[in-house]
Amino acid sequence: MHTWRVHVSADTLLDALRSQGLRITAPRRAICEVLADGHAGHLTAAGIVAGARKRSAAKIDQSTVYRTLEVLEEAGVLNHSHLGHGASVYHLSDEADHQHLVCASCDSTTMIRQSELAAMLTDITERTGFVPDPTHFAVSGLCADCAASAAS
Amino acid sequence: MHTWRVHVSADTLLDALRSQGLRITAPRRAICEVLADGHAGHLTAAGIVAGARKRSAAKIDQSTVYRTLEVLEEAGVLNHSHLGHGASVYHLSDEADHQHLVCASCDSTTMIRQSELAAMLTDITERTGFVPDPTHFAVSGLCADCAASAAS
DNA sequence: TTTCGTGCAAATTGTTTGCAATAGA
DNA sequence: TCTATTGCAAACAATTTGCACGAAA
Repeated sequence: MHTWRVHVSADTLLDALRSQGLRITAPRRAICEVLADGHAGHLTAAGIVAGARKRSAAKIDQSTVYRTLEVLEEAGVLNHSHLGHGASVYHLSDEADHQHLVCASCDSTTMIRQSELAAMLTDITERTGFVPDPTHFAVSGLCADCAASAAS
Repeated sequence: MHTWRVHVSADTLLDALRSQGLRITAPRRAICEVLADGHAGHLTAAGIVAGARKRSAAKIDQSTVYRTLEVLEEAGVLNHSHLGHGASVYHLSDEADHQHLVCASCDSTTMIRQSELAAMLTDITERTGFVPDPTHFAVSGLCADCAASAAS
């Protein structure tokens, strides 16, 4: 039996805000729709601003987007990762169980399931007591292709 | 028999520049001295600017520091890591064989030898072909103390 | 009707760049 | 000499903040 990832809807995200006693507004609705959109993948703040503006007649400022992303993170339904020197990327907590592998050479991003890193995580904790959250930062390195060309 | 880490001197760094056909200047000398200083640890660009200015009569601009750090990285004697939202930290390649574990709660930094992560690195490469450079990014999480208080 | 949330503009932080003047090799 | 390197100032990118107005609950 397969387990299907339940697609988080905008309403689920809005409910998370409601349950914190926060208000539902047009900008927040648009932002949650962008995040819930399956095609979203890894969105930057700028991309979310653009998407939200496209989806709503209301004027939506980037500061509003950043503030909304912040409350969504506090509500526990959103995370962001640092992939490199540039902007952070945001993804639903639901989709956050992977580590980003960013190629230092070609900038491509590979993903690896967090569960596949379980051994490493346990290892770090055993040695140091530190409990890692590996999704928050990318791992830099060379992707398979670039590693191959570097070897030649 | 123990192996002692040979302390890299400013001259070693300057030699790396010389060997690239680059010129030795007062600012570069001061910057290399700051980097070679054992107390340096993990320096930010701002810290290096401050240290270099203290050590040299010459006016040293931050742009010069950034440019010098860049050539030192190109020369292979320096690396930088992203520890979080803030500034990057720089360390000699010599001292770069560790991964930073940054606590999301108290911001403390734990270090782990790269060699102790060998299993994880091999694992990632076997699964994906991706060859990680784990020193470039921090791992976020909770340090032992914060993990303990979070559990209670 | 009262806070909460917003748009706007400006400030911040970290880093990079254009350029004319300067100083290594 | 002759070009690499510099200081300066300004540009830049990502994000944050102060504030008075407007709108959810």
